[in-house]
Amino acid sequence: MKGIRRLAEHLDISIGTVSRALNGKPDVNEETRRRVLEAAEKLGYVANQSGRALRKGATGVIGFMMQTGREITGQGDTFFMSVFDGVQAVLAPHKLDLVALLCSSEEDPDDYLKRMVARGFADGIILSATRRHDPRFEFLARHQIPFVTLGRSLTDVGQPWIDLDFEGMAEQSVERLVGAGHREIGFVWPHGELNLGYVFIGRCRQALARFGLTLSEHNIFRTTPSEMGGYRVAREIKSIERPPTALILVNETLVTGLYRGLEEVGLQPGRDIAIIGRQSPQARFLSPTLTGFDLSLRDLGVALAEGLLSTMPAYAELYPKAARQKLWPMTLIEGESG
Amino acid sequence: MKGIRRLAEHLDISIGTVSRALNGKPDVNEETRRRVLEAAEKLGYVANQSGRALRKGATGVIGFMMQTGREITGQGDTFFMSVFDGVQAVLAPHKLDLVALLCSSEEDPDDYLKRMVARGFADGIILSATRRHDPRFEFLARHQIPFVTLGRSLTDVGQPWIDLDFEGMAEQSVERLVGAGHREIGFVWPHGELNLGYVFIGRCRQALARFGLTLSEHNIFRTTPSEMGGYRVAREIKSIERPPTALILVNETLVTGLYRGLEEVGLQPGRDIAIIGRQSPQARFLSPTLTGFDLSLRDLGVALAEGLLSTMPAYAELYPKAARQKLWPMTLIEGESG
DNA sequence: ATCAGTTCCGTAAACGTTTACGATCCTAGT
DNA sequence: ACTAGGATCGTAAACGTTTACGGAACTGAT
Repeated sequence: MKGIRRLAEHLDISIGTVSRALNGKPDVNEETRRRVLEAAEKLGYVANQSGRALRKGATGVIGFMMQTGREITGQGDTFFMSVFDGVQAVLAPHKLDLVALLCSSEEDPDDYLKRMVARGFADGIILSATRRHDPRFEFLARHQIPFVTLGRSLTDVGQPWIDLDFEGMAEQSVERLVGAGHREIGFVWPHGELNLGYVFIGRCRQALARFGLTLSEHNIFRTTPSEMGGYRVAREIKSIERPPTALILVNETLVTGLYRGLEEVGLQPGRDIAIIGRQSPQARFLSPTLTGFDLSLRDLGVALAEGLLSTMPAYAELYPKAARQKLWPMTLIEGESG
Repeated sequence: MKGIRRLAEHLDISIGTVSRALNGKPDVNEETRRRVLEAAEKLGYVANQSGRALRKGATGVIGFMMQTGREITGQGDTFFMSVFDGVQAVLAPHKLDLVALLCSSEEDPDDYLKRMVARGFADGIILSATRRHDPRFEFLARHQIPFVTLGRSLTDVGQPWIDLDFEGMAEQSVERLVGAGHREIGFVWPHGELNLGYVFIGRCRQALARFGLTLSEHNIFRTTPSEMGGYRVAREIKSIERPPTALILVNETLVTGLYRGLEEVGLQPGRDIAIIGRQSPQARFLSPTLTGFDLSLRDLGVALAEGLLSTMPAYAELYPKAARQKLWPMTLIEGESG
């Protein structure tokens, strides 16, 4: 005898009452409820996931989809860990659990998501690493799966999203560097298909134009979003004839490799070349200190979770629909590098 | 009409046959099977997770438990991302999916695991961040949940485990440093309760003893497993009267902060103080280059998955039981720091 | 023509839970 | 004493699958 049946037998009441007691339904004697709760605690009973989900049509699980391997999203060491913490802070009171849906680097992310959705694995999905054209958006919308994205896409379907304010970062960076006299500014573009690269470069172009400058192709450095990617950029800079005098990094992981590469070719950040990047736990201890944009990852996680819940019928009234699509502000922390 | 019923109706055959066709059972006409598979593909049918799990008593999910927030394990995202990739390579052929069970920093990890197990969330569990005394081991063993651990514990219950060879690292580091003339060696201990700290320090003590040296308490630097933790160690070293001439870091995340801290107090790794640590994507670009231990994370993931499958009745015969408890070798990569 | 054997398929039970429904008991108002 | 209504609980159906079982149709051998 297992599960709720065991508990019911032990208490000599029906399984229906046990279930009602555990789920906080009104029509159960408070004394009985107390006994049930107590017995459940003592016997370590927890409702079986499958049975409950099958009957209720909801799993109580929120999935955060991410891709394993490396050099895909290019997020730093602890980026997601901090975001998760914020997400969970919001989900916990609703008894929702967060799990990371790990898409293998050998499986197509679109297929993977379809599989997970069709299986009915999660009640809601958080998507990251959004691509410029991302079929996952339409798929989830079509199947009416509540979801929120960390990042935008051209295939926006009106779902809530939060994206780092790369536009603001672009404007502010360009303004700062041009103001400091730089005319040849390099932009590191570490993502082939991710949407953020397009957004960032696009706005940089606009910002430069306002100063009568154009962003020439040879100042765009395409590489991989990893330490090695940054390293390669440094080597490349040394090899070209008219190297930029400043560099903007939209990605946070590149900077350690870049610093090392620059050192090897005899360029010192802040003195020989200006660097503006993104703050991170690692970047904090670079020398010379990095000038870069910082943000609160945990709060971002909180906002993501709230956005998701606002699209879930069961929780929607608790979370106002306002500001469901939001650029997440980043603040420039001045260092010695630019 | 949903699910398998829809598919059956569409094909005008019974749901039983559909299920058998999809699950590769022998007693179904090959032509029928072809039609079923085709229709399933066309209609995008995937078996519902809950229904299937409820009936089969198995979910097809492997859970990798980890704790969110930071400064707990001190492992970065990329550490696990690489391990995951190896795990998935083994699981995929068996149609097992890997998900990360994310334990919030606000929930007790032991309670969390109990909850997930009682829910029947996963068929097998991979544990990391094992503590010196880790109740999760006994709990899983008692409930006969197949599991494998990345890391050991005093509460070993005979389950397969893989742990980094901290003993080898200790021996080799001490030998190298003592051979280079160091007598006052500092050991950074960034984990309060994690087992690896005890293992490492214990073996260091032994290794020192063989040279007639003792590990005095003031040469053990306790801190948090984060960049900031490393930074604090550097400051502390400057402030004490007889600072060590060499430092061994068992953890990989500390080193960037330590480097920066040392620079601020005027100590150069490799010249003023010897450093031996762990290699990582970030460490690779430190300057002076780090002398540290490297390992293949992906292969480690492969071994973990194989260890897990060897304890699962359904797969056990495919994976030999031999070498189920294994110290994972690390190789010293010489740099300039020590 | 009969029968054994094989191939294929439909039926229905089972997995563990939630919940609509109805039954029982009690209280209080008449 | 009778009844209305509330409080509390038991019963059974339902969720979507898988699978044991049995039956039908067919094959080939006698």
